[in-house]
Amino acid sequence: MTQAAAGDFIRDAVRRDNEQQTYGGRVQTRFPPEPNGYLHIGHAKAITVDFGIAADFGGICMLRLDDTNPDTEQVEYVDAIVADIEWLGFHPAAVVHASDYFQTLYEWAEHLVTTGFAYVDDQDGETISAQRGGFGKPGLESPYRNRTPEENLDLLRRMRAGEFAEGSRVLRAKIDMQHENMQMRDPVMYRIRYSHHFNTGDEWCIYPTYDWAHGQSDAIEGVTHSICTLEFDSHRPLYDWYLGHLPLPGDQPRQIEFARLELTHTVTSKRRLKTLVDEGIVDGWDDPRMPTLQGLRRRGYPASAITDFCRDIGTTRTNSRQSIEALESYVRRELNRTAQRRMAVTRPLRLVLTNWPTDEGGAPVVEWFDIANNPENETDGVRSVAFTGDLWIEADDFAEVPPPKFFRLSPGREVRLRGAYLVTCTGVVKDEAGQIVAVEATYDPASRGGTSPDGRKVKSTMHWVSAQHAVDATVALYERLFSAPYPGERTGEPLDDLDHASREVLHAKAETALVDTAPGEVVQFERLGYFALDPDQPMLFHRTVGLRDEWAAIQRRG
RNA sequence: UGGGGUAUGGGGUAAUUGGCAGCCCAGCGGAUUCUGGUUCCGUUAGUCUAGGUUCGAGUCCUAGUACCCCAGCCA
Repeated sequence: MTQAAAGDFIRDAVRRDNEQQTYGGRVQTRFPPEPNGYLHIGHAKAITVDFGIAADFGGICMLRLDDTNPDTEQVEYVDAIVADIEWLGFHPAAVVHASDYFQTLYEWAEHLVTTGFAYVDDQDGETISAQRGGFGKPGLESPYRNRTPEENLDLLRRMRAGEFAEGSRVLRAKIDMQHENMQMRDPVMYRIRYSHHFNTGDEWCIYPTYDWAHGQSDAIEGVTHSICTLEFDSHRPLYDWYLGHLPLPGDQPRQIEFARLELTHTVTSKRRLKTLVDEGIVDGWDDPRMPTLQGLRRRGYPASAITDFCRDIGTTRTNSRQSIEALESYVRRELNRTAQRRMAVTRPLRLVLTNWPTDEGGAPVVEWFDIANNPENETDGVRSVAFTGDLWIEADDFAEVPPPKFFRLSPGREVRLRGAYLVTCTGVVKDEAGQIVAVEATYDPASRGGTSPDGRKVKSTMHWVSAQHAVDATVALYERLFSAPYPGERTGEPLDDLDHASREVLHAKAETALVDTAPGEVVQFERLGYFALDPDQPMLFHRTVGLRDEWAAIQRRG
C-alpha cells in the first residue's frame, strides 16, 4: 500500500526499471485480448493503459490475440478487435497471435520435460482436480508424477502426434503439490483438443493453457512490462517460474496487475454480452444499447471521450466501480463542443400566432431564419429554418396553470421562440372534451430574430418547428445505457438471472420527433440531449447522453 | 478453511514518501446565457476500527475489521 499508493504505480515501476536499466531503458507492452467476443468499455481501460504507458516512455505496444483456446475463438472477433483499437486512436506496432508461437512453446515444453520440470499425466480432469486439494488442504501427487524424462518426452511427442484421445492426457509442470498458492500445484500446460483453430488450422491437436502461453509469448516478443488485471495476481509466481526455467532469448518480462474498470449500470462480462447477442435480446454486438465499443460508437460516443475518461480515472490496485455519470460527463464535454444543434419536438402541441400575416392568396407568410448550428463553435455556421404562424412546440413547454418555478409558456406570459420572435400567450383552444388542442399567441414584429429591442427580458427561450416544414425523425430514448439497476449490482453479487436482468437493463423506447431541419451525424436536440444518427436507418437517432436533468432537479426541490 | 490483494467525502482518485488532506463526477448556492444546456464563482462532505511511536501520522509500528482474487484440461 505504501508505495503502491503513489500516483500511477505502474508508471513508477517502469520508471524505476528504466533508472536501474533493468531492460536497458526499453519499454514494450502488449494488449492481449482473447478473440472470443467484441471489445467493450472495460477493454478501453486496458488499451489506454497498455498503449499509453508504451507511448509515455517512447516504447511500443503490440496487439496480441490470445488465441490458445480454439473452441471459443473466431476471426470475426479478431477483425472487430483490430478495428476497434484503431477507432479508439491507438496503433499497434504489430498484430500477432499467441498461436504464432505454438512451435517455440512446444520446444520449450520439451525443454521442461527434458530437464525434469514437466510430466505427462494420464489421469482425467476430475481426478486431477480432486488431487489438487483445497484452500488450506495440501494436494496429492499424481501417480504419474515421477516418470522419467525419456518416458515423458515420448508421451509428449505422441500427444502432439495425435495418438491419444481428447482429455486422456495432459502435460503438467512439476512444481509443488503442497504449495500454498493453488496456481503452483502442478498446473496443466497442454491439453489435447481436436479442434480447428482459426489461425493454425488443424496443425495442432495440443493447445497450451493461458499460463503456459502468456509469459512465454511476452518473452518471445520482447515485452518488458506485461500489464494485466488483478485476478492474475496469484498467477505471477507461476509466470515467473516458467520464465525462470526456460532458455529465454532476452530479458525476463515482469507482470504488473491493476484493477479493471467497472461501471455502474453496465454489464461488462463477455459471457453475458454474448448471451444477449445469441438470444437475440439485442440486435448484435454493435447494438447501441450494448457497452461494446461498437455499440458506444453507434451511440455517438467520441473515442476521445472514452480514452480521456480512462486516462483520468487512474490506474490502481483497488477494486472499484466508477459511475456511468462520470463517463457521460466526458461525452457531454466533448459533444458540447462538436455536436450541431437542432430544435426538436417529441410531444407536439400546436402554437398558433393569431397576428401572423398572410399573403395575397390568404396563405400564411413563411419567413426564413438563419440559426447558429452550434453557439459554442461559430465555424459550424448557420442553417436556414422556416417559420410561420403555425408551429409545433413541446407539450411540456406549455402549462395552462403554471406550477411554481415554471418559466415557459402559459397564458399571459411572454417567451422567446429561439432565433425567431418574442411571443405572448393569449389563450388556449379546447375541444368538446376540454382537451387543449392548440395554444394561441401573438408575436412582436419588433423582436425579429429573437431580439428584444427595448431590452425587456423573458425568462425562457423555447424551441419550435414549423408545422409545415418540420422533418420527421425517430429518436431512441434510453436515459442510460443500462438504466435500471440489476440484481446484485450494489453488492457485486454475480448476475444470475440473466434473462430478467437483460430485459430490464436494456429497456429502451423509440419516439417520433419533429425536427427543424435534417440533422447531421451527431446532434444535440436542444433540451432532449445528444443523439447520433443511425447509419443503417436514416432519421433514426440514438440517444448518446442527456443534458443535465434540469426538470427533475426542479421537481425534487418543489 | 490456507495464500494473495485492497481500504481516503455519495462515486473515483491524489498527497513532494512523516509536514496545510488536493482534483474529477455527483450535490447544493450564486453570476452569465437566445438551450432550465454551456461557462464562471462559491460551497457541503473524507483518511476502515482500536491502540502506539512522534513536536507532528492518510503515510511508520501493533492488533483487529470489511471487501476482492485463487481449488478449469477458460482467459
